[in-house]
Amino acid sequence: MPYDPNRHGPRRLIGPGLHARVQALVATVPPGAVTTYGDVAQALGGRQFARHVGFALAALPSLSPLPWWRVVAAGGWLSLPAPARRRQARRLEADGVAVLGDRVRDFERRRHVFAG
DNA sequence: CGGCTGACGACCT
DNA sequence: GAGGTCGCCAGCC
Repeated sequence: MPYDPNRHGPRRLIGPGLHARVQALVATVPPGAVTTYGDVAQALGGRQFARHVGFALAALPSLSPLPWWRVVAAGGWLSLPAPARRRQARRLEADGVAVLGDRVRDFERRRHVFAG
């Protein structure tokens, strides 16, 4: 049976300004909590935008006040390339979030739930 | 204007 | 378990 992307639900377009909306959402994740690319995408209208959540964060200026380090991959894994991944882990530890290997400890408990 | 290319995730073979 | 397909934004050349 051929793969049918539409079996996962109707296409949903969320309109322009995706990056700005991603950044607005990420800004609401409090210290001590983490979220995932997929969760942010879900809050924007669909998991299919998870990839663009990553793009939006990658586009941040290096001096951005946005807490980009609180966004991790599905399952609580750190998915950044090695050098940046270490910086992310250090930032999380500064938040009081323990990182074991490449994974957030107690991920499910730390997971932030977006309102709405 | 057009092609390229990035911090993803779910499901398929 | 590894690897491919698909969704589809924004900035840069």
